[in-house]
Amino acid sequence: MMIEPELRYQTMLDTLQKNGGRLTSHRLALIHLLSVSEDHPNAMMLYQKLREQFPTISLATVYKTLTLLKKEGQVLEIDLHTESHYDGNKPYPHPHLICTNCHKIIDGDEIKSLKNLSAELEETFLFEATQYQLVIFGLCRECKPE
Amino acid sequence: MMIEPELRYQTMLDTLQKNGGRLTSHRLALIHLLSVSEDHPNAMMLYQKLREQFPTISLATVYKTLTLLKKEGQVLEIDLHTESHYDGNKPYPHPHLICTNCHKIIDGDEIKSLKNLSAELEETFLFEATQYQLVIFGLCRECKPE
DNA sequence: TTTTGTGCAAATTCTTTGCAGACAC
DNA sequence: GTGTCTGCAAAGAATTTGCACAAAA
Repeated sequence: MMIEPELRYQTMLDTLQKNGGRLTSHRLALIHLLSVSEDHPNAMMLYQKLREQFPTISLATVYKTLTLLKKEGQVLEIDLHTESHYDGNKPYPHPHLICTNCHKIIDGDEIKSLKNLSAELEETFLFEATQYQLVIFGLCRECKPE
Repeated sequence: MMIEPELRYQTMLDTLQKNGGRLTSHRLALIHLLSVSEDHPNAMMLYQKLREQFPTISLATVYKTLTLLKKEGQVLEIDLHTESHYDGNKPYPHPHLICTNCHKIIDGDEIKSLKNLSAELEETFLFEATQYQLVIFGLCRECKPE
């Protein structure tokens, strides 16, 4: 479930502008694409999609813009084994469920089991958690037998 | 806390041999190093350490052996942003706490908050979890102010 | 006009691969 | 002896960087 793509689009744009960034057509398109993407695309997927509308856009520009948006806290980078995927809808840390069969990436916020995690880390390990990355592999409801 | 390095050493060796792998001096040394390493080394760290004793060892051999041990379930690969670290002591999935100040990697098994995770995923998302990767960033007890 | 963004190609970094010679069994 | 392992160098893949040109403000 994606929360208000238009609001995300505006917020990303506003943040970029507020920080003195320029609103080029390529950036507008990438930000828009991020705001409506539910499938956690990687840089190549974004690049290929954008190229349909902007045949001259370069992969480097996609990366540079993603780096900028990450720094502004407007995009979450999901580190997978050899590549990164990006979430522009929920730019805050949250779990992801990855189906090992169909390779879908499902948002797993709302997980109650994690609610107490940072308090427990503080208590048990005296560890002050600021960020986390949780990727869970398995079979999604469509790929699960029966 | 590391659990019985000698046992791990023997188990890794036995598994390798059982699967028809050859016990070369380089492999013995790497497996031994993994069994006594508490600091979750990466391939380069292992390579540099091994080179003190075996100046001719190559990084490729380190990678090839790690790949083999991973396939045999004797080493856990920890995916970090641009590189992998390895755990030969606890080759099963478990959380890691990474200090953003001193870059220490702390084992975080024993976390109670996760005990119910896979049952909850099954219930809430109909997702059948088989594996996970959890990395938590923050400040360790030594680096935390006061 | 001035500063920032862009495309291109080259560079980086981690990891894998191909192959001829070396070694375990 | 035979099949596997090794080192080397080259290849791969994702990402970053340098630079001259282009475009936003």
